[in-house]
Amino acid sequence: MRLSQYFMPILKETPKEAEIVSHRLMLRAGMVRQQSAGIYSWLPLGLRVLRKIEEIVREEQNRAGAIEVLMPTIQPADLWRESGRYDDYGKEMLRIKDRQGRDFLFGPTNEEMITEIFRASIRSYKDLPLNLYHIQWKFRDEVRPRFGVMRGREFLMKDAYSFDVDEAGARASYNRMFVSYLRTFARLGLKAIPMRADTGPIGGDMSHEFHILADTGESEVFCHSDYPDMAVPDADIDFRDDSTLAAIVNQWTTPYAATEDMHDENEWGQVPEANRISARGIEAGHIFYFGTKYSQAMGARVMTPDGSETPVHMGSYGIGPSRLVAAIIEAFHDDNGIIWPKSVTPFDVGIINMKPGEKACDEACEILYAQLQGGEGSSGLDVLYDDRDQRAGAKFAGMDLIGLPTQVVVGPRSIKNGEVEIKDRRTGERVNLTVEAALNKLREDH
RNA sequence: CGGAGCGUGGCGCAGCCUGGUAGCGCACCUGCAUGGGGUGCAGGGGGUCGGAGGUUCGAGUCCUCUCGCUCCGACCA
Repeated sequence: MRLSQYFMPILKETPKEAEIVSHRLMLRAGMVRQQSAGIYSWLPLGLRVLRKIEEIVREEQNRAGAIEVLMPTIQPADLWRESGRYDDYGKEMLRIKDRQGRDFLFGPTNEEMITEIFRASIRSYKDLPLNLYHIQWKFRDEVRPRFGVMRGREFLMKDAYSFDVDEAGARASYNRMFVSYLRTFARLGLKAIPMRADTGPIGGDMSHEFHILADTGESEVFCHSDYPDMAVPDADIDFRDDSTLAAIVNQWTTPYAATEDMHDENEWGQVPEANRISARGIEAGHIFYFGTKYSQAMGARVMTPDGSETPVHMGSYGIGPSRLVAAIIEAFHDDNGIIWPKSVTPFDVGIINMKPGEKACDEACEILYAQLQGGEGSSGLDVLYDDRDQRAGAKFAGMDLIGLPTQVVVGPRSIKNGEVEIKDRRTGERVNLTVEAALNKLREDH
């Protein structure tokens, strides 16, 4: 993408409503624009990051055996009357009437609808386990939206729903999602810690919130210092191997980790003082088992091997990609701006042409730009080429602000020797290389 | 929903107390110069001062109502 032809409205000054760093940087980098309290438009740069996160989430859900569907944002109220939640959900649910005066709502979550889909088609334990997910916009009319997309009213959520014939099966499904989440967050460059969470009326030990430690987190969390360095399963993990998954989950749930709600001073006291981490956390994911709560109320039953009929056991598993954009920025930034992990960067490489119009600079840039992107059908890099006729300082500042991990600087001074400069956004290190050597290095690095 | 605060050009703000021609910085446009970390000079365009009503000869400024937004608390991916 040539910056001169792109839409990336970066701001020099910080809009005053933005309080936390991720919100400030997202506005300044032109990633989003607020349209109303807690409601945002995603501008090109922000959308690219959102899509990358979404794709990683999708790949890891698929790897774990979940199957993608897409349910609507608008749901009929009658479904929610069946489960009893139409009245229970309260003002957080945005209620809408259509032209016939029928009641609808903008979905805050999809348990009812997925249960309806399930009961319409599945009759036998032989079709289980089943895990269906979608990535769709949700609306919760929060009392107090804040912190930009971190707590918006409209937000993108991946929500998966598992169906099993009994609790043992549900536990296996739960473990698959647990491990899938470990992998997902690791791929996003984040260290997420699974914390015991409230299971509500079901009880038991099957609910975890995945928290990212950050000063701006909204929750107070307590965990063992072993967590941040624990090894995450590789991509070749076998998601059909229930016992291996159970062992991993066991390993990841043994050290102490709890949010404020579930915090137990007695157990906490048994953690050696040097190993206690008491910090703020951003809730990036939440998984739980809720048994037959909806299947019972909505008549989602299957036949068991012994010929009896039983309500299906369900769990749900949420990750918020839009919130994760902000969470990643909270975790990766410096005074100059964002520093994207390579897996989610909106562009892999930024090329800065120090002096557009000067032949040697233009030529070197065009070669780099074309070669790095590769030809049609090639899996080349995403490249942002700053070809604008603008003072160099502004270009550097802008490129740092938007946080591309690798920048290539092409200027008259070094191109005289046939060289360009490659800069690492994270370390600030710069090396001079010939155009050819630079191409090779960049291809290798990505 | 309780408490606090803010709405003046795209962004950041001053002006309001004490009513009298709507201002500054950034951004934007034109020209010249400049070119290795938010460039200099000169010229220029853009604002129903959130909205409605009122007081007044006259309202950005005073009064009433209203809408929007932000922050702090209780709730949530």
